[in-house]
Amino acid sequence: MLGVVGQLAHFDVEFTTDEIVLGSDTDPFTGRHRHCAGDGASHSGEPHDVGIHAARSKTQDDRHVRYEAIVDAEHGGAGLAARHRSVTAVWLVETHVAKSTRGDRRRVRGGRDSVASMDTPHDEAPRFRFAPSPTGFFHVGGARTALFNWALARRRGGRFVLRIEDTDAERNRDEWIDGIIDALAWLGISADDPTFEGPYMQSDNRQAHIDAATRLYESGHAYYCDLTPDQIAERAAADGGAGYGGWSRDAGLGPGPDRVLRFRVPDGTTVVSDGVRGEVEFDNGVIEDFVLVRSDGSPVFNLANVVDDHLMGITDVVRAEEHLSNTPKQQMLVTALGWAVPRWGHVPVLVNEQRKKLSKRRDRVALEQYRDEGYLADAMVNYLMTLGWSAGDDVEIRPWAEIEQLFDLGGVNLSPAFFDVRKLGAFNGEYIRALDTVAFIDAVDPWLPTQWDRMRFSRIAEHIQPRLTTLSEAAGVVDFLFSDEPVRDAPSWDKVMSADYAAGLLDAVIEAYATIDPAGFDAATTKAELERVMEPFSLKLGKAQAPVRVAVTGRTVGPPLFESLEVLGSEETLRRLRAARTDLVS
RNA sequence: GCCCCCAUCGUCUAGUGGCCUAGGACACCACCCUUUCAAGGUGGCGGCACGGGUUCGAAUCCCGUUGGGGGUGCCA
Repeated sequence: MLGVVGQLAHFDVEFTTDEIVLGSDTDPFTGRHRHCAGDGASHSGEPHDVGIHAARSKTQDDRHVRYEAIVDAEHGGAGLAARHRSVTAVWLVETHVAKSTRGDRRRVRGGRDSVASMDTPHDEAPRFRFAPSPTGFFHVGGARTALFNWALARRRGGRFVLRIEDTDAERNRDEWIDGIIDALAWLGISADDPTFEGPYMQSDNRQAHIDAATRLYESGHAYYCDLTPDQIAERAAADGGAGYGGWSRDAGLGPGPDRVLRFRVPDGTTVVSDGVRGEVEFDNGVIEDFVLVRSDGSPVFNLANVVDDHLMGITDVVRAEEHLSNTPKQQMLVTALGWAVPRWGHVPVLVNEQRKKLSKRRDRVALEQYRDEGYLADAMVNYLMTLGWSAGDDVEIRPWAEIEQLFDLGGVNLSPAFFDVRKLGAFNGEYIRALDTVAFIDAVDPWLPTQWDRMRFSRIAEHIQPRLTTLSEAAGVVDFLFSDEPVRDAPSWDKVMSADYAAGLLDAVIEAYATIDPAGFDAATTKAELERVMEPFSLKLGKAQAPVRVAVTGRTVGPPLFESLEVLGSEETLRRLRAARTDLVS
């Protein structure tokens, strides 16, 4: 049996020592001189004409030699197998993708372009989907999942289908739809892009869900059950605390009031083939006969999900890991319904500092909140993509166009990732600094008080740009340029103005600045004048500027002082200096 | 309880049996630059959870333990 996974495949070849000579120089695949069995060091080399890029011996004993090879898709696994047969009589070729171990997954990673593509029946353009349930805000974890799907859909020339899972409808539909569409658009997932499709509403498919349920009942895959949750709990307790336990399985009940429809879970095992985690095996015996239709006639998530995906022609389901345990149920439903099983891909969840799944109750998870605080969409997107995924190199900050080309499920990590706002902030600062000044001014604008003079702000903009982590901090940094009076920070004042030189220096500065022609009151001049008058004080510029800074801005920290003075102007600067000098006396 | 997944610096990650004395980024510390604070530059601190195997050789493969996460609904 041979399975080729994508363009590149790794697989083991086992053969007996009867067929090759141990220690020989002959490559068993090509007949050329190549590796010695057991010669693990010589695993690099030129591609071979049958498409073997590399082969290396893995283990050996006196009966078997195991080879691992990377094969070119052009020549195909089948061709290779044929070649084997022509060379020797008995070959045992097998893929590694047998169990859900990390190692197995790793071996399929070479197949970056089309994970498991030759094993699946979907030849047409892949259709991905993003299926959020409307909660009133957009979860950052959902954002990442959406981005993953978007990247995949774009690169593989497929579609990104948006479906809103609104089964428990309470709020206003249009409101959710707009919120979700807006959030996606902010991330760069535009409903106007040809890759985008939807939104569809799960609730619109209700009849199809019911029809599927009926089909399942009629075909014997589902049965009615009249037990209430309380009764189940009672029986389970009496029985030793199992679960539902299939009580009504063979009761032969028909439809009726207060009856739920349950899926008859078949015996055996269900193997979920996952593009991120390899193959995951579930023993059906541990899966209860789950409910498909509630006693009020409404379809349940697992059913609705499967039906919707089928209706929408979804070929690839990429979602958070919390759904992995549901997947065998969904796969059984798909199979019972006679539909094609999609390719699954379960990406790890995002967690908080306590390593718990990000929750809206405890954690700051609303994408909108980050947007409102002045995180740039590009920074957020870039950061989100580094959580649980890397391109395999040392680069973290890279444009979306590149990410889109590089992203693949095989590169996704298996463990939960901590959503670290500090690192997000570092990314954001990076992106803010990368903006040209005009773009920066444009970007901060929404965070500036409307009455502020934009011209005035633009004169100081380049100086605050490298100092920001978020755009919302901008106003607080330069507020002294727009207010009548600086807001005096008491600790700053006390610390700086208590210096014995403060009063004398202020006097000297006031005198010097008063003689500067207001038209020539620029950064260079004010700096030069301060440097001149501070000489008798034997101070460094850093010390000498402190009283001036506090007098004019109210604080010890802020944008470069002389540039600030220039923007503030001669008159206002002098007024503030004099006011401070006066207050210093009392 | 049962099922599933996972395990490299504090955090996000690189790592696909020898290129590993384990690399990068964030954070932290120091120094340089400097007009405060940033930014920038240089350097530093810091990790393969543990125990067994397999192998000439293990962060890497196997088993176990421990730890973490997710699921186990007439939620999605």
